[in-house]
Amino acid sequence: MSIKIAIVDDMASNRNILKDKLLRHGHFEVCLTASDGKEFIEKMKLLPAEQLPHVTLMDLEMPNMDGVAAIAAGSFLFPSVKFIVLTIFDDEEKIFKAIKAGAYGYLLKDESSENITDMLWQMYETGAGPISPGIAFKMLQLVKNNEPAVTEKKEAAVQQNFFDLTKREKEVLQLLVEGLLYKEIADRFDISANTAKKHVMNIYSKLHVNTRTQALHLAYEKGIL
Amino acid sequence: MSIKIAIVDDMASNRNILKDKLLRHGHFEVCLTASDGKEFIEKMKLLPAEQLPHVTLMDLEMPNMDGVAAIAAGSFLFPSVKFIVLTIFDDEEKIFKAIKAGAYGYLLKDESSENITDMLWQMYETGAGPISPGIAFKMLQLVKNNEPAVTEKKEAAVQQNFFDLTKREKEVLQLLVEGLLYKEIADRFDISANTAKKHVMNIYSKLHVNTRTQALHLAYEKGIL
DNA sequence: TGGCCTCTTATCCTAAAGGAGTATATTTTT
DNA sequence: AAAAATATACTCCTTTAGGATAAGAGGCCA
Repeated sequence: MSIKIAIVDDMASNRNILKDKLLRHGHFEVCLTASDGKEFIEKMKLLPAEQLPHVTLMDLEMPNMDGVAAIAAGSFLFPSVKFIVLTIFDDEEKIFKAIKAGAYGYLLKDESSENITDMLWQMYETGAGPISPGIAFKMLQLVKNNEPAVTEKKEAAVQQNFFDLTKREKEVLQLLVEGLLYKEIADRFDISANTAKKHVMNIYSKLHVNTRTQALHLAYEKGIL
Repeated sequence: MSIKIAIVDDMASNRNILKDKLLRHGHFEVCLTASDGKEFIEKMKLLPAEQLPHVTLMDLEMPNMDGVAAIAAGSFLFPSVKFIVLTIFDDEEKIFKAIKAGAYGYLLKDESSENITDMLWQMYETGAGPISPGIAFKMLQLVKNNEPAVTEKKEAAVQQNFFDLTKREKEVLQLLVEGLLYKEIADRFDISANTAKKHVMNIYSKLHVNTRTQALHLAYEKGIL
């Protein structure tokens, strides 16, 4: 049995090249092509259930209805269809939106055609959506950085007063937070340990604390750092 | 110039096979091996900066100190080192924890050795962390499902494990963060200051730090608190 | 020029933290 | 019941941190 594929791309040449490659592989069958999201949805609605594609390769930037919208609508209307993004864009914004819309995989167009057909075939064998390596790494970073509400606090305070710390004091505070001793701070700035200590004492008095840990706690809580 | 690699795995045979493969490639040099996280951190601390590995391949399930904790501590103590998970586990829980701990890539052991060395080499060329296809797809699902409900629950779980702190140690760490003295911590729990201090020393040894500020910094950075 | 701020250095002293042990009771696990 | 982990408490010792205070060098500004 062959895998039915739909191709959605506004460039006719892209559609044709891709179609050729898929057909040459032998296990794929291209059952639908469209030049934008709107056309894709309309054509899909006319297909009887048994002729629906198993997989849809979706470009992102297209006229009328872009890929993200088409995936959102398509994955709702045709839950059995797996949507794979196939695009030149690799910015986190688009990746995130596409995944949220319901994308099952995300491939970059600079993959070789062989890679693309291979990865699609592997999806059939393993069930895991195909993802280009560079995209995978950006997804890792998305997972890592999805700390909600932290960012706002930081940006808010960063632009503000910093408790009237001088430039030097801010630099010293930064190192203080990293756990350095007076001596080590002094070495970093090429000043004496006494001076480093004096700066720290001045910081304490401005923050109204009297130990490193309190200063650190305050700095983190108020988002100074 | 060759890429310096560290290998951390509790099975000697795994270490040796991997080492062989890496050396055969020609561009890699294995500068450190360890059988668990604790041994790894201790050996790393003895290395001069210019002999630190560029990349560390880290198994996850190990005695003494597991891979996630080792990555958390290691990425804190040695920010220049990229930590790549190399394991047989592919459950979302472990993937998520490892990424949060600071993993730069995530490879499965059922990749062929050629694939592993190839992907490491590609990391050197592109800068993107290597990720096995199956893992990439699970990361996609993590991104897709990161509605607060799922994410926060998992982050909560992360907070509890990480460094194998006991209940008491976590309580003490909490007060440590708030800037309390040994004496004050002792009063809160109605124990002696000596005991409070003992707990703190045990915490340091588990986090592999040796001052309050370092402990605090690590705690904040790795989301223990 | 004189006042103000920042950065710098210093000393003396006390309080607290950190390192390395030892030891014992209490849980928890096996 | 035995073994292991945890919580408790202590000592001796060294290093660091924190408080108070003084003061010179340089920039900036009215």
